[in-house]
Amino acid sequence: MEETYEALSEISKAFAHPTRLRILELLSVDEACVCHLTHILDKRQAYVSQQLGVLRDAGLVDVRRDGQMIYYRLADARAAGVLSLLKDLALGSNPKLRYDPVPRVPVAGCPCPRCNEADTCCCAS
Amino acid sequence: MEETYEALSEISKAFAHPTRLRILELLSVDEACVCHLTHILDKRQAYVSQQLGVLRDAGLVDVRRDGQMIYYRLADARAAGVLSLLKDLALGSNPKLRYDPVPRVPVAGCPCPRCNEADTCCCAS
DNA sequence: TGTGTATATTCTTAATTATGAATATATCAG
DNA sequence: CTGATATATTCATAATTAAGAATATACACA
Repeated sequence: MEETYEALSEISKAFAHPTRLRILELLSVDEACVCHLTHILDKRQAYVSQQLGVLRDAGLVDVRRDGQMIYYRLADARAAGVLSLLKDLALGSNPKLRYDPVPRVPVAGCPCPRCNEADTCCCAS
Repeated sequence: MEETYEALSEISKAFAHPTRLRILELLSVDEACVCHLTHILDKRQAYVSQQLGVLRDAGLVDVRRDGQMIYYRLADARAAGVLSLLKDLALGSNPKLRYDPVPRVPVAGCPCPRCNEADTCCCAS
């Protein structure tokens, strides 16, 4: 009866980090490769991989490889729900905060196909 | 744009602890005094107070005094929603987990009125 | 096979969090 | 005021987490 709350806290801990929250928010819009996340977050690649590892270990994200790129996506759409409710809670305590929607845009300098091929780019249609 | 996610992670961190999750779950049923929580959780009083302090600092719970007793309750019902979604996520990764509903029952040995006065006790009506 | 690119891991140290012990504060009863 | 009870805080230390640096792995392409 106590260990089940250990499991719950393991998942909660994965949320409890600013960079990981941003990653989850980006992934709730669309799957993304590490290079894409790295460019958007403006962090070192190794650091982003570490945070992705934490999310992976917690079971919050799934991974798929496509050639050289590795794409991450939410393992469960309810993770986006948690994120959304957390934002509501935060806004409740401090209405000055802003959580604007994050569009899926091509990132200059990102080598992934989605940022470079017009037909697969999100801004193509 | 980064500091807002700091605020979000502060709230998330408050969730990221087994005892605090149990407290939040108990409070999502009904407000409770520290002695009630202490008895149910079977922890030392100082420890429960510490965890309540973390929840208080995060703005997740509100406090009211009534005589010697201090009653805690959720500051925002959406905290219960976060908890509920977290449980769904946990069950998604491990269906063997059990999160049974927690009834509000009088606790033997708990000195609070709700555990001792028939008219205010939850099992009276 | 060798080179370049994308991603992951390991190691180390700093920072934070967890938690027990002791103690302080606040209220009530007398 | 005094003692008893409910709750909070402070302090010290153990445990965990954060994050940079260096390096390893895996695939693509020539």
